[in-house]
Amino acid sequence: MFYEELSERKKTILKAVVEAHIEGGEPVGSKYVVQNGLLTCSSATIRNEMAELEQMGYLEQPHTSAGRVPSELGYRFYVDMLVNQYDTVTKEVAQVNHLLKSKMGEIDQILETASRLASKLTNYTGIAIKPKASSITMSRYEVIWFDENNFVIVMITSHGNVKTKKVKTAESITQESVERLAALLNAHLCGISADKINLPLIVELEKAMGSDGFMINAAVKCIYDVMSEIDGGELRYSGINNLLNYPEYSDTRQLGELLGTLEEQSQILDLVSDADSDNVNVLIGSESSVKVMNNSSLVFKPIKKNGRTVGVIGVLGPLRMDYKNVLRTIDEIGGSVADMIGDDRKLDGKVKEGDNDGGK
Amino acid sequence: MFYEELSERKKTILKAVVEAHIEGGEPVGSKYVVQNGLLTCSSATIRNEMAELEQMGYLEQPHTSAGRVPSELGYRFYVDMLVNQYDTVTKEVAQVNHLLKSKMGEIDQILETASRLASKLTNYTGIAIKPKASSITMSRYEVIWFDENNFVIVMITSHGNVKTKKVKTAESITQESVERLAALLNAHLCGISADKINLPLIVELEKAMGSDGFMINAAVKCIYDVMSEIDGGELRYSGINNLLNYPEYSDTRQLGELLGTLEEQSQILDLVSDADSDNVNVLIGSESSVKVMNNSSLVFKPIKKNGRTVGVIGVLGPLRMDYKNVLRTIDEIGGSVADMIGDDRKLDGKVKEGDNDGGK
DNA sequence: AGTTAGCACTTAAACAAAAAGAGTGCTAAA
DNA sequence: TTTAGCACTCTTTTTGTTTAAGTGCTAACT
Repeated sequence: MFYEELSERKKTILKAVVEAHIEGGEPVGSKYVVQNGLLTCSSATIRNEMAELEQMGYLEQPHTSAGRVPSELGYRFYVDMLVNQYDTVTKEVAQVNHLLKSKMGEIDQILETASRLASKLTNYTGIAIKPKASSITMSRYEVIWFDENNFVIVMITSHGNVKTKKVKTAESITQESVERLAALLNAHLCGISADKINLPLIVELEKAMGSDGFMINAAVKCIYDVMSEIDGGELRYSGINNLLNYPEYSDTRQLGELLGTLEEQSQILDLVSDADSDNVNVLIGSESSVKVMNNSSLVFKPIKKNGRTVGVIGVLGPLRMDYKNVLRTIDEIGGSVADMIGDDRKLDGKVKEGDNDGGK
Repeated sequence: MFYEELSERKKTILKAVVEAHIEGGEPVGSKYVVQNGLLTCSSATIRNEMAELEQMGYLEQPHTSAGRVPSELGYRFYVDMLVNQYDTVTKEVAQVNHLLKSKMGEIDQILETASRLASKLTNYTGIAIKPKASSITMSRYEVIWFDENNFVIVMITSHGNVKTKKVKTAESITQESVERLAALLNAHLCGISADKINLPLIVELEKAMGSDGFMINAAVKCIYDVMSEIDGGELRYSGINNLLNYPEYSDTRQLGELLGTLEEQSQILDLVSDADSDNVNVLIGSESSVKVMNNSSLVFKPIKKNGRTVGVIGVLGPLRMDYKNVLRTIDEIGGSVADMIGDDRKLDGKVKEGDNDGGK
């Protein structure tokens, strides 16, 4: 999208209005803009320009005789302008890295910490998302004898993650039966997706296990569970209380709906699943298909690991969020997180940030 | 605590006031009480009694010429009266069990589902807590060769939970070295708590591993991490948006503080760690040490498994929450959850609800 | 002595009218 | 093309008034 249509002065005015509104939250009038410096003309001129900007759809007027407020298009112009030039002032980066490093752990944990951090640095609501994995398979199984009535299945996924599950059996089991089970699972259940696990297959496996066939049912069910569970996708958020500081959320109805949507998860999950470039994405208000977001914007960045999107971190806030700051912050945090989980090649003899993916 | 001081009529009035206030949310006047049936005297009499109840501290007046509102003591009386007699009308139990069973999985997941359920059934905010485990040890280790630069440690805790962690090494490893590592860990690191793992011990282990000593450092660090991580304690909540329906939270400041406390976690965690009977606990307003709770009540029940508290589920809501309903609901859900995770003896050949404890 | 009816009093909430303020659109002059 | 000025519009704030609810108290009643 190009904005050639806008004269240089209009751009300046629009930018001034957006920033003033972000700052103060209230409609901004012609007088304020001219006082702000930058422009060397009178308020009347500004008024004329603003009237035109309104007609073009960049500004809105809550009512006659109120100042102007940026429309969604206005915000869009603003952030598009920003992304080309936003300055990577790396002053809080130290803090970012410190906080993240001190909390290294499973990927879930990193994402959650990142979300917290995003919230803290921006004063909006931070979100962290583990996207739905389209289709996952197991690349290897290990089975551990736990006690006479329990065994543990260790599954290594095609993405190299490790999942475990304890399985309880009705009849007692032996070390030997456990080994046979492992061999069987490795022989028949590697590399196939959840929907390929059907009854005939199970029956066949049961037969192969002979008198220990009872182990199969439980084991397969549990493998199936894990496969679908990983598929799930998950959304964490933190710092909702931050939103309460912004008057646009003082209407409890709107806030309630937003919170509801957040808890539903699915909608937001779909939202970020759609748009994934490698960069920071900005969804402004009704640009997203989620109704409830009409009053809010979402800034997020996918986290890639070996080219695969393993997570999304971002920030949710009012339409008039401080995009300049937020864009920078999310980009930085995203970078740090990617650094932490992405470098599969950098070996240092230290514990690697767990790929354990631990259940939920 | 005994309430002999209260005449039968005072009790009736108090109960009527509490229930009317819970129902409507507004101060209740003498007239309303008498209209409500139950009492066969005039409003003037009620007024006298209410004045006395106020002096005794059971009721409060927002201002002269408003009706009365229960004080915290008033609520306390009410719930204490309730617990002796609340009727276990088991009508939604079916739903409870159904929902819980359909979502069986790790204990974390069960707790989260339970929290959601609690929220849905009560229309308040549901909470689920995994308490801090005081001191944990490992009872057995298994080590799995992953690839040349990675191995997986499977740890079985003293509580019978399973944790795994993938460890990356600088130098390449063999199947044989992995087996030696397992033997070593089992020989030296079973049954000892995190603080017993010190440098001399590590050095000794390194020596024992010979040329594969580099594996020790990473492995031990990771074991240590898991031990302390489990210790963490965790709080999940759901249905905060429910709170917005209650006028007491329309003051965004109060709501914000409450949300902040919820996200802090530590305070609530301490709170429920303190009081643990086997039954439903009720913390009314400032009875709890958390300042922010002045306006809210917390109803919760510990979940025990083999005598050990493995979780807490509960509900957070306004002072005037519908205790009758909530008490019953939490008791039921608590019971169902306990059934699901508690019966280590009931064998049925099905997958047991995972004890995996999956990391965060 | 306990209960009731009646009434004066208090206070918050609801309503209405008026005043203030902010900002625009438009016209006419520079 | 810009600017100054002014009338107009609409919201917000203020102020005053009314209404309604509910109490406390006194005096009569059982």
